[in-house]
Amino acid sequence: MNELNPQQQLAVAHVEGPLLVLAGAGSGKTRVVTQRIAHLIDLGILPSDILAVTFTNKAAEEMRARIRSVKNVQVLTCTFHSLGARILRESIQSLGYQPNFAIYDEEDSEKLLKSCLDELQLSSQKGLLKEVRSAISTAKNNLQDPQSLAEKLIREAFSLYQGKLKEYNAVDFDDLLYLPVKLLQNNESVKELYQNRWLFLLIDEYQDTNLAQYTLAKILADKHHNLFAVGDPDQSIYSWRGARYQNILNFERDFPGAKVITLEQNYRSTNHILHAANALIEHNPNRYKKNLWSSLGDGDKIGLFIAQSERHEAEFVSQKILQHVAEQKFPYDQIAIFYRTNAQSRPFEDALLARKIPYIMIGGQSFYARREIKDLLAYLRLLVSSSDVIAFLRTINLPKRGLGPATLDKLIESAAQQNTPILTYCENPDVQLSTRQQQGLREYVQLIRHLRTRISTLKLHELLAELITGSHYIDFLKEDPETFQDRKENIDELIGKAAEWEEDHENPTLQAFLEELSLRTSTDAKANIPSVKLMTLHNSKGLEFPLVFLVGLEEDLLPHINAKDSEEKIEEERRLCYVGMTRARKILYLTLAMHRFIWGISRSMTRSRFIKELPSQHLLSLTQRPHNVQPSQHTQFTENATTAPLSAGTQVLHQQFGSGTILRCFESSFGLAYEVRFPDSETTRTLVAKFAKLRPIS
DNA sequence: TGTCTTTAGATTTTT
DNA sequence: TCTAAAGACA
Repeated sequence: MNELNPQQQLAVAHVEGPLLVLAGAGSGKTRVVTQRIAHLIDLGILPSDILAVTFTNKAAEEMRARIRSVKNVQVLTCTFHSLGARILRESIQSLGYQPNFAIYDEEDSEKLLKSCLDELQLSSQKGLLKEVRSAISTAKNNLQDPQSLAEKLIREAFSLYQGKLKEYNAVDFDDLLYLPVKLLQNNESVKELYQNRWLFLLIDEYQDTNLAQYTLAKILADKHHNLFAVGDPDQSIYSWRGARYQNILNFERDFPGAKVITLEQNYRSTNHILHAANALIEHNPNRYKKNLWSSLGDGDKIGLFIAQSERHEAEFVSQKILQHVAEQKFPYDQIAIFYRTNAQSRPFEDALLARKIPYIMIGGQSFYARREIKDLLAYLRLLVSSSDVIAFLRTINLPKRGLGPATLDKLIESAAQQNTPILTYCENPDVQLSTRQQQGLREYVQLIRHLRTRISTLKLHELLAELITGSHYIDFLKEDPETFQDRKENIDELIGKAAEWEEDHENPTLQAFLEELSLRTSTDAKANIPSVKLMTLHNSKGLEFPLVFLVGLEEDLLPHINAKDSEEKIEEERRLCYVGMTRARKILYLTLAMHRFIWGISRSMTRSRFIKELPSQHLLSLTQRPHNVQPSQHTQFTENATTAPLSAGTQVLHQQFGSGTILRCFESSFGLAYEVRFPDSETTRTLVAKFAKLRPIS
């Protein structure tokens, strides 16, 4: 207690009633939360009476570990989505689903929705799928039923989609919030059950709750009113997922008698960093004012570097990393690189790899999103549930069993008509099938039936191995020799992970394994060696690093081009930048590139407006004078540019690529550009006229 | 039904 | 630039 400031002490000592902690960046939120739970336990409250809800799995794991290290007790800490899954596993039957329901990820639910649009004969309209998908997601996050929607097309697609989910005994991500709320709203006894199960509720990142999450929290806390919410409106960055930072501003209205505590002392960053970040966020007009201060001294100014290209930017960052490691003995794992979009990671990976700097990407393409992994998991899903049509479709032709789209349509339709789970139906189908098809289907069903008998006797990884042998999946992978080795390694890794998971869990059921995987992003932060962390700004929330590189500070990237149509979205981009800056403890670099390849074409970029919003006294320019700059491709070639226009069909000679034919001329952001086919190397390249020095062959 | 070729869309962010 | 779906054709 003595090590806490007065506001923190107040928050830690709070026991009953609603409390909102407005916790500015770096204000010691995590400590307050863990100390407060420790305090509750000291008062004799049972750990099982406490529920802590966080925004990410990672945050949940961290909180669980912290509580265990302080008090050596198990407190339930989970994300909203896993809380939803937990409630549904126990109580979904009153909504007419079976408890062994599957959880569909984005890919699965998109496939299902597509089949719905096909059925409504709407799939020809391009772009519609995405539009309907996002409309359904928004509706669920706002707790709207299909019938309540205004637009007929969306209403029908939503109805059909939701009906099929139920028929297939599956829920999508949004259902993990939407269905529990419906359940609690419509069923008094279920509501009581959960209201009495958790007497003390803690919600982290409250500014990022959407209506469904907010409602879930409100209902759960409605009996005992012991809701401890923590958040910071300046760090609300998920409005595109339906988050309403207004929830945090309305807390006192929504929870009568609520207390509010503001934490303004920052224990993380030195003052150049903190003041610059404060100045940035001040540019958001509609903001609940607060003033973060720090007693950690001025520290270093923020380094600003303007690179010629994204490669140059990555070179700079990796060089600086080596320099700091050598001079100040920063371990690699105290260093992070943040970017706006996942696509920006590539050049950094290349540069780090080239200098043998160990790194880990957080987020991005998940291990579990790989095709071969999802294939095997789909097989496993069928062991748990016979109704999972999407998993059936995914696996039925792995390897090929001669069942094409037409036949599968018939099977699925027949099964639906007879109200029979697809797998059960396939044991005895009454659809015309060729001998080959009959045999293929029989083998498939028998494989699954056989594996089911082994679930209770085999270990998880043994079951997986038997599945792989039994289905001849390896033979299927061999059909593509180019990717075979990679995919084989991934499968071995999956088997390893399954074995490991089994060791770590007391009751390692197949269903629990699948559920955890479908709710987990890729953040397997088990790094054996200290590594530099690469992640999106969204993923950086809640973390801190002594040395931070915030890269790609360019207009159209940060703020992102898609945010430019409204001031509110720009404000959210600004908060995103603020979140990134406030992760830095000691040293912060901001970088940008003058030119960047986007969709294969080089574009000129301009510096982000957010840089201009930072007071110059906190910045130190690190950009080399032009004469020191290694000539980039662009400057080098501009010197002796030849720009005489050439027309399509002209034979041309290129210094490096040899002779070729111009296929097409068009305007790029550098002016006239050509698409040229080079027969020697069998490649087609896009070349900018003024850089590429093409000579016509006469 | 299976295979090869063409084309469109993706790159905003995540559970 | 890359991938997956659609389309063409055997």
